[in-house]
Amino acid sequence: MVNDIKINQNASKWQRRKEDRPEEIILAALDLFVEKGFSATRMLDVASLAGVSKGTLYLYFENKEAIFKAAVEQLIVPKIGQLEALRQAHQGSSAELVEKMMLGWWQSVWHSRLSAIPKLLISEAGNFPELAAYFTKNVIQPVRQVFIQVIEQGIKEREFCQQDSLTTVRLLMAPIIQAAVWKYSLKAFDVDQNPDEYIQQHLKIFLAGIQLKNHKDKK
Amino acid sequence: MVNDIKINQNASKWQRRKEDRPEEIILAALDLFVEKGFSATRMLDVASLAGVSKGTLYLYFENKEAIFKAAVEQLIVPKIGQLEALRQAHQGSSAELVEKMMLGWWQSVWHSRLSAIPKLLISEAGNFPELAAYFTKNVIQPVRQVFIQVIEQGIKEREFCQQDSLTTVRLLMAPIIQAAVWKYSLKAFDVDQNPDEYIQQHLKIFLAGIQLKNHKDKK
DNA sequence: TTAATAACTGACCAAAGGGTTATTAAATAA
DNA sequence: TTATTTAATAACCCTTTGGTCAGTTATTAA
Repeated sequence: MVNDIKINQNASKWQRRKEDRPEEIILAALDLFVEKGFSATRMLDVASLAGVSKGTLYLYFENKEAIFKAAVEQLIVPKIGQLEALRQAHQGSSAELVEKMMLGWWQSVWHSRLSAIPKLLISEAGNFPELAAYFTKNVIQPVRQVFIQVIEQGIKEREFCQQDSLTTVRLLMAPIIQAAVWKYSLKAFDVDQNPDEYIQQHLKIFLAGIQLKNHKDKK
Repeated sequence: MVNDIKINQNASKWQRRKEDRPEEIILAALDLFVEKGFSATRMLDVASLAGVSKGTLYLYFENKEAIFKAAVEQLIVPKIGQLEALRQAHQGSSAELVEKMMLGWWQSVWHSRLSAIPKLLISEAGNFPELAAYFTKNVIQPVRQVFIQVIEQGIKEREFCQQDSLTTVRLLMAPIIQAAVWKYSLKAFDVDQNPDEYIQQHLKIFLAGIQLKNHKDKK
């Protein structure tokens, strides 16, 4: 409690960088959340990785949950607009649009930190219902909505066969979400898999499966 | 610390049921693991739900992890043989067999506790690599192997188009695993979905998508 | 009936970690 | 140069909880 001698020659400490701290904290936290899960991530570790002390975290965020929420808001939500833009700009068949959107999304997400979010959310939803509700409302449902419009457009133009569009979109997304979840959970214990080949084959099967021309000759 | 008077008229306490305790503890623990995840489940809660004191848990299991392992081993592994039996007994098209196997598996798993295992495993794989390795080797891969044989049979008989069978099986399973994961994570926050309709539509799209006759007229 | 055994309990301990706050030092104003 | 403000620190507090163990009671043996 009592320090007779104050030693403080460390120049990198006590740096005041109010502007950059939030971003740095968010990125550090996200890395740890991804690696260890939300509960298992210690605030002390977040602080170390962000290069600050624990107290500093609470200077910028109310608590642990707030950091996660900020991460989602800042890194994910902006991505959603891109999908909708792609949809509106598209000329051509709905199948082509589905393919373009899925591949674009895949590429921008798969190799980034974002691909860890599904596993994270799934693991922690039970303990942090507010977080899960927020994510569902602000990410999952908007993304789904964009794809629903594409599918319904395809149905209207008799390119895809008649079907429940929400279910169809869920089935379209399932393998991709599954792959992302796998990457951060059981992948290390499983046989290897080329993700590009996987998504390609999914699109091939799926699009062939929903196209009207492959169904009209059936009962 | 000092109790002058000992009151103990409670007949249901102090019951000695050495035989039944492990099973009861496992089931109680599994319910809680599913609901809260492994880390967030308190041993005290497990004890309460199992109707014993906390100390009793440590009488039958070395620690928390041992309970988890016992639960997975005891409830899942026995199920695998059924699929292979179904395959060997089958007469008819491969598509019919795929449908029969998927629906059978679905029905026996969806409404039972077993449907919670995927979410549990995914959430805890990072913290319990041994368990994840055990499960991958003894459950996932054997199940996949059965389906791979069905797909390859279909390809050989020119019912399904030529494709990588492992990838195909992964795509076949992804929506079902996804649904099970969803059920125990984000379902509460999401719009409702009839699971039977979901699996039906998946099989319809998927089977139409892999059948040779829907591809031979393409480039 | 009494003694020995073992199933069971619950108070206790120690470690961990989320969050707080008194203090320090950099930036800025006067 | 000096005073004021505020970013940043680190020691601290306090709750939670996995795990232990001395003691209690049902069961079985003698």
